[in-house]
Parts: sequence; C-alpha cells; structure tokens
Amino acid sequence: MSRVESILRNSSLSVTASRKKILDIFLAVDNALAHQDIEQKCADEYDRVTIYRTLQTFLEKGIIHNIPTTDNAVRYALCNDACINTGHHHDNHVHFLCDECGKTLCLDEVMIPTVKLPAGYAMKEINMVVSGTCKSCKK
Amino acid sequence: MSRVESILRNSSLSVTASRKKILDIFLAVDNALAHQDIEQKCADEYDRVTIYRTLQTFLEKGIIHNIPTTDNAVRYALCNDACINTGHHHDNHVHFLCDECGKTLCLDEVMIPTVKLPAGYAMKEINMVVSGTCKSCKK
DNA sequence: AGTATTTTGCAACAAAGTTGCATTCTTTAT
DNA sequence: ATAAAGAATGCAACTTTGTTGCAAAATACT
Repeated sequence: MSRVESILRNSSLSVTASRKKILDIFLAVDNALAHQDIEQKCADEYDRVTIYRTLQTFLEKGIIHNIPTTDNAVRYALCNDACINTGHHHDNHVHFLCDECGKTLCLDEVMIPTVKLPAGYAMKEINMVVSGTCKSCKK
Repeated sequence: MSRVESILRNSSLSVTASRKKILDIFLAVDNALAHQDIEQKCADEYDRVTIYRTLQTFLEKGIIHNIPTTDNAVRYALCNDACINTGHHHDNHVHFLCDECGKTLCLDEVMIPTVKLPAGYAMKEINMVVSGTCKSCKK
C-alpha cells in the first residue's frame, strides 16, 4: 500500500484518483500551496469543484492545515505525522512567507512561543507567520 | 478640524466624503473589519469599487493594517497613533479572533515575542493570530 | 473663482467560490 | 467476483469577490 493510500485509509476516506493526485502534489513540494497552485498542477485532470471539496475534506480530517495570509489566498500544507496519526491537530510551528520567491514554508523546528493573554481571554489556537527572505533566496 | 480630517491631512490625502465615512466606521468599532463589513455599513452610499480603493489607499498610507486570516476574508484595523504619526508601520501586537462572536480584536497590550529563525532566514514582518473565546463571550 | 489634479461611479469584465443533481467510482458484503 | 449501497466526481448554473478603463464630479491649489 502506497504512502498516500495509507494516509487516506487512516483517515477513513475512500481512495480516489483525485485525492491521491492532490496528496502526491503536497508530498512532492516542501512548501505550502494555495488552491490555485493545486489547480494549475492538476491541469485539466480534475474539476475545480473537486479540488475545493478535496481540500475541504483534507482539512476536516486533519491531513492538511491552513496558513493565514493577508492576500486572500489561504495556503495549505501537509500536517506532520503526529497530526495525522493522532487525528488531533497541533500545528504549533512557525510559518515563513518569503517575499522573494513567494513560497510559504513550515518551519517545523521553530516552536511558537506562548503569550500571556489579558484576563478573560481563552486561547484555543495560535498562529505565527513570519515574512522575509528565505534561505534559498538569501545570498 | 475633525479627528478623521486630521488623520487624512496628515497622510496627505484629500478629504472626501467616502474616506471620512470609512474612517468613522473604523473609529466607531473596537474590532477589525473585513471588506464586506464595511460594504454593509456603507449601505448604498458608496460604490463597492470606491471602498476597495479607499482601503487600499489607507493601507498604503499606514492608516490601517491588515490581519491575516484563514477564511479568505482579510480583516483591517485602524493603526494606533504611533503608526499613523511616524508613517512607519510597527504592528507588533497580537491579534485575537473570537470563535463565538467572530470578532477580530487588536490586543494592543500584548507584544509579539520574538523567535529565533534557522540560519539563513531574514525576518521582516511577524504576525501572530490567536483564536479562542474573547472577554465578552466568556462567562 | 478658475484650473489642474484627484477621486468617484458606472459598466463591463475576470476570478473565486458554492450548490444541486445525475453519473461514475469505491467499498462492503455476499 | 459481483451486486447493491454509499460516496465522490463532473457539469452547469449561479453568487460573490475583486479589477480595469473612462467619463463625470469633487477637491485642492493659486
């Protein structure tokens, strides 16, 4: 059983061509992808609607997580094994957005520091996005 | 000269009815607004296009800043006086998104802690969005 | 007040996202 | 291996969101 197949089965999703393809795309890159990126890579293979629904499903199952942006183009990245296996999502790493190449990267090794909220606030999730120049673009 | 008028003049923008109205809307609320929120509050007074352009202008002048989201609806909030007066933007506070009332709040008193990036990465901006339950919704 | 410049509204368009339904594909149980 | 049940897909139509060019109107400057 292939890697993508076992990811799908572990999330009790049926194994379909489009889901395998989209998962393959995520596995093949080291950065986060916007809906549009995936649409381009799927070329004319799959319907736009299918891609929307597949990403939605993957999100719900915790196979991917989304990264907040300021450009109205939410990006998605594969969750690490811990998330997928436990089904419980703990996306506690920093995301990096490179201004030069435009890539969005998961800095898995950089943990988000905790902050103390004012009295009365209850924290559920925390997200940190850093922008700048990435390793590959810096000379 | 009214408060909104002086904000506009300080940014060397001409004072127009739509700009005053939109600034008034921001001043009247304590939370961040999406484009759509503003469109609703402006009712049929101003054209959709004008609102897009006004928000764009305010962003460029540093009168408002935008807050990243995971729902393809970037939100905007007024910058504090420091940003507006210096023209230089330093949006170093944490943003809070309440799951119950849906409001996005600037926690001006909570500074974003710095993180150490891996070698080779250069940081330019940093954003932190915390979600959970806000003071007003928590009982 | 009169002119130059900027902003606005309109129209038309492009892109992004959603919904219902019939068809096709997967799964499950014989 | 196959048939029935259930789930996913593609299509069409539609809604929402965002963009662009240009003429008309408003604002700023002298």
